[in-house]
Amino acid sequence: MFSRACEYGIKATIYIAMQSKDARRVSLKDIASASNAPEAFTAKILQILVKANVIDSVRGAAGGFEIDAAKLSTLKLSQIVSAIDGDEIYKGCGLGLEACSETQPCPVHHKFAKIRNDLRLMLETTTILELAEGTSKGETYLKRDQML
Amino acid sequence: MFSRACEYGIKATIYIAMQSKDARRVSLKDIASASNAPEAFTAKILQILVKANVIDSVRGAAGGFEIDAAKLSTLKLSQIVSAIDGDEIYKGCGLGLEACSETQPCPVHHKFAKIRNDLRLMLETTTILELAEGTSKGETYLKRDQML
DNA sequence: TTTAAATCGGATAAAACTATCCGAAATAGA
DNA sequence: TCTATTTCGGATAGTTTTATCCGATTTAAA
Repeated sequence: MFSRACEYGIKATIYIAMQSKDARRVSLKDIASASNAPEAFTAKILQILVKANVIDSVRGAAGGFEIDAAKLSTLKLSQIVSAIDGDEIYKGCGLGLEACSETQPCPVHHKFAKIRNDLRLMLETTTILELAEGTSKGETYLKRDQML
Repeated sequence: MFSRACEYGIKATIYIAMQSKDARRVSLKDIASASNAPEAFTAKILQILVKANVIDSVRGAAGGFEIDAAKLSTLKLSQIVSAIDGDEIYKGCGLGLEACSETQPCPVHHKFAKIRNDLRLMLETTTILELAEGTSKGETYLKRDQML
């Protein structure tokens, strides 16, 4: 459904949120380890998210990544997805037609309409904070061996 | 949502179905042209669908592709998708976790459950025949300039 | 039997995505 | 000021996906 880059980006942002709500700044190394993702690739994705103003970064010793409180309280899953994968998944035609629309629909247009809209709604209403809290509580997991 | 190969595969199958319900066999060239897809790439995808027994092929002069009546009456969208893209889209974790499950869910597991299930249900109940009939009636379009 | 039309199959190229490496720049703290 | 730590940015591989090319095979019809 999402690119691997987007999956890493979502996991990374959730982990940063988990720490940021307790005012802890985290390093790339911690993020990659906590989300079981390759470090160098994760670094690239974090840069995208910093530029998209989804997360914040501090350079230098004792630097790292964080999400400021104001942002954290409103940050939605959709912001990460569209920063990394774009909004093709919401808005694009199921068969990739350029001109697909209500008045000139592709064969699967109406079949997909509800699903795409549900997906869009879910992404736009789900907050990173609620996902982070679920993981903090031990209800959900960012990687397999978190249980061990 | 789907790979480009899968999009081409769906469009191609719908076009073949449109002709097969009137007992017309169609060539690769016609299929690629009607679905506005690259011919050589479409050929590869048609081979996958033939091997998966989704469509039928006849070699030699006056050959081409078709879907036999029995198959056409039961063929579902899901059969094309799983033949080309596999079933990752139904079964895979939204964050790509190997071990994601009801008892050990990833942070977005429950958020995705309904959407994924709706998608699966839609793909498994939508028939190629109904999509082909919509296009035959001029209600839906396989490519942009079909209107002209 | 020859020819033309068509699918089939393997090889290859091009593009996108995933991943790694390394030096530059910034910064806190000794 | 020096050093260690960290993000930033560009270059570069590796892998998968997308796409093309071309010869082999099959078959209907002349």
